Amino acid sequence: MPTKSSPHPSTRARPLPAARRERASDVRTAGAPAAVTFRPIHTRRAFEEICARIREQLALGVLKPGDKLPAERDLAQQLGVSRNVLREALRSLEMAGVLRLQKGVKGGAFVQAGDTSRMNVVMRDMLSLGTISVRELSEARVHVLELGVRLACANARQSDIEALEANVERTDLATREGRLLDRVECAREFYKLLAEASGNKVIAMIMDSVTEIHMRFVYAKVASSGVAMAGLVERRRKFLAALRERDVSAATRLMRGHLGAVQRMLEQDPGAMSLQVALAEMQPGMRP
Amino acid sequence: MPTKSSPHPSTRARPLPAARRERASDVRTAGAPAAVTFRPIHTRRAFEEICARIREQLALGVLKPGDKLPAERDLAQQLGVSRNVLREALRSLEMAGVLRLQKGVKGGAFVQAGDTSRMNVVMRDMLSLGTISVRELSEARVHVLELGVRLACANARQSDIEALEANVERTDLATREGRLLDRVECAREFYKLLAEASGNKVIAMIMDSVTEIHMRFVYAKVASSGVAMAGLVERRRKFLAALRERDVSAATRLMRGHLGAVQRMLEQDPGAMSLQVALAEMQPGMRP
DNA sequence: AATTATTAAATGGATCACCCATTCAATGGA
DNA sequence: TCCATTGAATGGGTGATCCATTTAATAATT
Repeated sequence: MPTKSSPHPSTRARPLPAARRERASDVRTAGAPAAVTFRPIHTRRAFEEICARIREQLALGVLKPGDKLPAERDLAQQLGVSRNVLREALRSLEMAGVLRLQKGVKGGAFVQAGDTSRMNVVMRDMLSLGTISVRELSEARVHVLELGVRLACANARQSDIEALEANVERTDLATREGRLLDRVECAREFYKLLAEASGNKVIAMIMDSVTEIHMRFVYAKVASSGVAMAGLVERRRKFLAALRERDVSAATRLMRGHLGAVQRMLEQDPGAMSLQVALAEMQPGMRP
Repeated sequence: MPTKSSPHPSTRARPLPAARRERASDVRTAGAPAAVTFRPIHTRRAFEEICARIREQLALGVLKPGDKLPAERDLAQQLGVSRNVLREALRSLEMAGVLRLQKGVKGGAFVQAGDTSRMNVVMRDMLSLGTISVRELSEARVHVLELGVRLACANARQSDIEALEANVERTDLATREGRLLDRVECAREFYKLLAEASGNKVIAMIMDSVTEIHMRFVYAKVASSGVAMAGLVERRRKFLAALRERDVSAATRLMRGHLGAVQRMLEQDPGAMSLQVALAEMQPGMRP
């Protein structure tokens, strides 16, 4: 007998793994060697199961943004798992932007309103891991923004256009005062507002995800070289005029021209910046 | 004195939290009340710090797909954190598709090649949380696929087209043999192949993410009603002919028409299916 | 009575010390 | 040569314990 009070009887309650293989108990006949198809699945672990269950409750609408999950100690007991493994699941969901964990009495795990910036994280990871290339991302950006411009011409509300105009004014001010980095921040906001003007949050999310990293590069380029696009504000004004007139072809043409010019600026003297460094600095929520 | 051997001296080594507030130690002057700007940051927790550091190593190229991280016990010691909290971080990164954890000797945490399907998960979460609507997703899908078709016409290689033709043959066979659900699977594969034919992995990833959930609906619809699109194979053949001829306008027109027809099929008798159920069943890797 | 400290409880954050199951290389015998 | 056994490394998981933060209830003070 061990010295401790044998805290791990193998027969302890563990309801979770019992429900693992709902999908695996399929048509497989008695003696047949499972034909050609092998299930590529790895044994499902407790924390995956927990994540899946919570996501299921979200999908079913049982859990909605603002709702609070039971306290860790209670929920762990309900699920028949240790608090540690429950936390692994909760943390994963927090990283995924689904939950927010808050300390203190009246704290707990709260369901969050969907954070559209999670897609940016995915895009960043794909770039870090070399699954996609900068070239592909830039090319995709041109196409996605062109689509965004078309939709904005069709759907932009008056308030969207006014927000864009206000942004261009800020850009103008930053330009005249020589605040180059603020100007980059304005540009970032410009694309964000343009995405909203598309009138479709899915498209907006996609536009943001292909723009965020790009703006990082621009920021790094401007910060290191001190140079910046000439005539930016004028081009923005022209573009906004086309948008206001719902002139798709003019707006598209102007946007395409601008993106090309930015691209050329980025590509000259490429040694001055590094994908690696720009990506590595992008970890937290970037600058506010 | 507590009964145990006081295992938690407050002075224990904990190097991580010491480096927390790199950003907070900013220009704040002595007596001034921090002006207007409040840092919106919540105190960074150990597991976030660990995730950020590993992602940083990925971004810098120090860690590449296939690389193995130190064993949990070693890495925890290196970072000065407990094994549990390290695991919270590793699990989060595994959920994000960045790592794969493997048991056994010679096991460990391996950096994965980027998993483009992570974007699908984000899209699903956004839908579950009500951040985006089915209507927005459907609309976005039409636009994104139109873009995909344009790119496929421009970039599809011979092998892409052949893969699509083989897919249509399988679809034809499934249709003639009355295997409706297999036919849906073929359709899923069709869009996957079309995405690849676009020649841009970013665009392909986006196309997949807006298509996956949609195909779930189609699957549920077909499974519950037993009806399916008439003339699907013929339309696919026409589309492929246009793609082969690089006829953008014809291909676009055919795709748009098809998407509209599918949409009408889905919308008739809407009571037969439920967003909630379709989403909830989508948890694992879907059917192989 | 109003205000301000104080206290106590609930909760997430983190640690430690285990134990189990799996995997695979090394070992050794048939 | 081949196959079974063994054992160490590793991730998977548990439970007990303590810390830090937050909030509400309570007590003390003005």
